[in-house]
Amino acid sequence: MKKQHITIHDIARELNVSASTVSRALQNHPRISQATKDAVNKLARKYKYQPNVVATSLRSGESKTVGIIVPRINRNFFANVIGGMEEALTSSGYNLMICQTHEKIENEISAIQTLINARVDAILLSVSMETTRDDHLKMLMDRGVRLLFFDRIIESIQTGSVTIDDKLGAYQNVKHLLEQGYRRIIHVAGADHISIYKARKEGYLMAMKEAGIEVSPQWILERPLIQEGGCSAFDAGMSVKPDAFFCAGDFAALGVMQAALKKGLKVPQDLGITGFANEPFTEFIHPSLTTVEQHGGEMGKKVAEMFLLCREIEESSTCERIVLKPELIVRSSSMLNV
Amino acid sequence: MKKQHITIHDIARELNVSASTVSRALQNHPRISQATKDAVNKLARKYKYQPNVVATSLRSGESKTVGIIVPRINRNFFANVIGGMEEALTSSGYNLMICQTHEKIENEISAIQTLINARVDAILLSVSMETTRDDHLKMLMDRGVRLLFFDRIIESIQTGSVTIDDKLGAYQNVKHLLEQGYRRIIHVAGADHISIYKARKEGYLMAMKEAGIEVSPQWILERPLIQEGGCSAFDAGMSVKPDAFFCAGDFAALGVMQAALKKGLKVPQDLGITGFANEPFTEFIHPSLTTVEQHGGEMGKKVAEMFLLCREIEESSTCERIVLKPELIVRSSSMLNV
DNA sequence: CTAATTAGCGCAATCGATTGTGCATTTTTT
DNA sequence: AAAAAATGCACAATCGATTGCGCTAATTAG
Repeated sequence: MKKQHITIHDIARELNVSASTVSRALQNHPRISQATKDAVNKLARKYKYQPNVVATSLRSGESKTVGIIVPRINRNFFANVIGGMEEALTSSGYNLMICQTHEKIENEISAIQTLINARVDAILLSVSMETTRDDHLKMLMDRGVRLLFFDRIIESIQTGSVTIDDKLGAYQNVKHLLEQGYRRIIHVAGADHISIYKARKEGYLMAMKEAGIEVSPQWILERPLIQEGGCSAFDAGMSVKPDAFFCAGDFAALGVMQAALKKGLKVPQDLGITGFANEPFTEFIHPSLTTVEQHGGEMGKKVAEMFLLCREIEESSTCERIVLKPELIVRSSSMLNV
Repeated sequence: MKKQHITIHDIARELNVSASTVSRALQNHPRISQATKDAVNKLARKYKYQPNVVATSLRSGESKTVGIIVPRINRNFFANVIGGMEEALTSSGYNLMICQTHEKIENEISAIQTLINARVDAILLSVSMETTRDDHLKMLMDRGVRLLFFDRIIESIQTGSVTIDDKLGAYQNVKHLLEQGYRRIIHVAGADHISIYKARKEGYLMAMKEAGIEVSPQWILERPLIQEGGCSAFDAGMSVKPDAFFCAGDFAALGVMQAALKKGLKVPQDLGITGFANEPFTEFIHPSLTTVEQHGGEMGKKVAEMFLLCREIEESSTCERIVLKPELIVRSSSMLNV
């Protein structure tokens, strides 16, 4: 009992014209008489004609779909990014096809394959933690699929990207700690091969150097940026008698905080703690967590707009590398002076 | 300099056979000689041939794509649902096309239109807050597009769905409060025309009735389920001297808690508070919030599997209504007796 | 040794929209 | 009035994969 989708052929048959005439009439082609146009449009409205985008895609080679690959969509930041992309893309008639890698390069590769098969017009990618190789990305570029990075980039691939200035964010964060009087600041870092974590470490080092504080290697603890990682970093770090922790991720900061409170330490009096990402919970925990807002929505919008622009120019070399400014959000966990 | 996608015609040309032979060889058709099959497969591997799914979709009428419409993807619950769907669908060769409504029926309608145009094989929908009409959904069914609901359903549409037993969740939640000794329990409710909020209210009423407590209409406060709604409900509710708040959403519970703490009330001693949804922050706030876990991932997986099943049977009437059991998560905000 | 199978493959249509080309009319120009 | 231009539309190819039908050659049966 399915009502079939109606096609230009259905309209053509009913009006005793050819399908090409219908097609041109709908496009307001000058070589079609007004009378025919009117008749076609009337019928199209009557039957609620909607062009079959699959057919259009096949012919044009453009799918009007953009593939998006993120580590996981249930991370607040990425969900915001996707929201921003959607805003920019749907208003230009594009659909989004979203894939998650769960931080596994294997999933990243298969997602890319899937999106290539779906003939997406571009892939917007934030690489997984495991992504150290780049051959699958090179293959993508060779195939002529437009690739743009956001948040996490692979340096060896020459293409447009939108990131935030992680180094600046970390620098501001640590500088704030220093201004509050903290000196012995431990950095709970993420995996060093991920560009963003590397940049955050550099920002930390820059702020410390500027303050004339020597950073012993023991002050930098690379951990998975989750609660357990934070706990572990706290346990390992307390031996050097730190007075603050700057964590490259909010969940790790949460872990540090929970471990510290359990030990009876007062935050921020005995220990200052800051994070990175402005996860929603950071505002609600006690004490609330100082962190860095990354403006995910704006980032998503910017990459999407970059694609819409690059699309015209066809010169992928024109795609630039946009770097957004992060925003330090100061809260209780690091506020000594009121 | 784009390397073009290679097609069966490219392979056919190189082997001096027809495209149909290549197609059949790849499908292991019995009427093709083993020698030809081997040659075709070898070349296909060599060139990493991948069938153009757009062309396949056009011919088969199936897009191998499932449309998903959620209020917003940056809500933890929905992100989990989508995660579950992805798991089930990608392993069966389906892609997901995700749209957000931002709780606006206008966006819901345009999302449906978009997905119809993309010729998705099914639409998995959680309706927006504003969705009280159902004509756009009826239109969808008339068009023969498979529609399945998850979490939020529209009763008037006869189709499969996966929801959780919101009434039971609310009942367990309130019963727990009663067991802790709370009596004058206020319910911060969501919009009554949304099935889930209605069910939660019913669960509340059931538990209260069972305990022999009469619920005055003033005890039920319909509010937007966000922090401000919670604040407002607290202000309005305190006049009836409640000893607990059961909120239909975690953010509203957070609002109540913040307002209560600001007034100097002790939670849970002076006021018990419970929420619904098990948002990530509920575990980390102080005191941690008693709430109800909805198992979003499982829900997503179940709807997806329901689609995969319905797909075979073609009888949409066989699609059932699955109701999952919620899980009460008891935390500090309601724990009087330790 | 002829007739009936069957193996192996090509042709052409199909899915729906688009577009270059061409062919009639009609209109305009000289 | 004859030539040129413009109008209005149809035909057929195209995008890539699939499939019913049919054709040829090889094989088997009778």
